[in-house]
Amino acid sequence: MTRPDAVQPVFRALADPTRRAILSMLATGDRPIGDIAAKFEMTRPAVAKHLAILKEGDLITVEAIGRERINKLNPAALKTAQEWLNHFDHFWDEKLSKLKQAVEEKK
Amino acid sequence: MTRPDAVQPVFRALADPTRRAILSMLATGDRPIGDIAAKFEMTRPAVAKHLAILKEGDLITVEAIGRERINKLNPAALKTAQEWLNHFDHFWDEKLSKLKQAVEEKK
DNA sequence: TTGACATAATACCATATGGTTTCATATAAA
DNA sequence: TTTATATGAAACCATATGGTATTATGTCAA
Repeated sequence: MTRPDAVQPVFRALADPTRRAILSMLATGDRPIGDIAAKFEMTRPAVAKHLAILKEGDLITVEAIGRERINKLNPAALKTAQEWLNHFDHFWDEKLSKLKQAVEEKK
Repeated sequence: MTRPDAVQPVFRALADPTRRAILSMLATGDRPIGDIAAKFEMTRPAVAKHLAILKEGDLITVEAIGRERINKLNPAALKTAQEWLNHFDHFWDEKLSKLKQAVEEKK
């Protein structure tokens, strides 16, 4: 089960296009911040801030190896967002079946 | 197919807890802004701004009936976010199968 | 047609956000 | 033990964001 207060940092992290791009990048392989920053038109500290926000949402984890810090995607945290969105599918299905029911009764 | 540039206004809209609560509220039924504002500890203009951002993400639609403007959930727009998240499931599945394959070959 | 009601629009404010530059620290290599 | 490399940390800045109060507009009802 996903705690409701865990949703906020996840959606907050997903709201920025740079952060979503970082997640996509990490989906293809673990990378240190230097590699990531090289792909974007912004300075390393800017990328570091984005990584910090991704960490707060538990969307990535960091492993220190020597002087490098490898950033890894944590796909489990994405489930938090997926589950929240799935609730609407249920609501929607219910609405449709009620609508269907109403139509049936009119017949 | 979801245009890539359609993702941003959706995730932006989902990033705020008030807006997510409004979506949940609208999932249970269409409502005018007055009804919505009454449920939150903030002024109507504040709620109006949130509704405007939800509209920008196409997450809600508005239908004017007399002097009321009924806000309705548009669940189709949520698919935009769901699909983006689903990409990671695919990446993840691939990674697992490659890992499995590597293990098999070592045996 | 006047009054009440539901909402939109505008102007304004404090803080959060996304970015920068500069400086500090820890590890690897010469 | 220097020197170079990979990163973190701090101070700062412009703009976006989430909120307010106030004013304007359109529609229903007496």
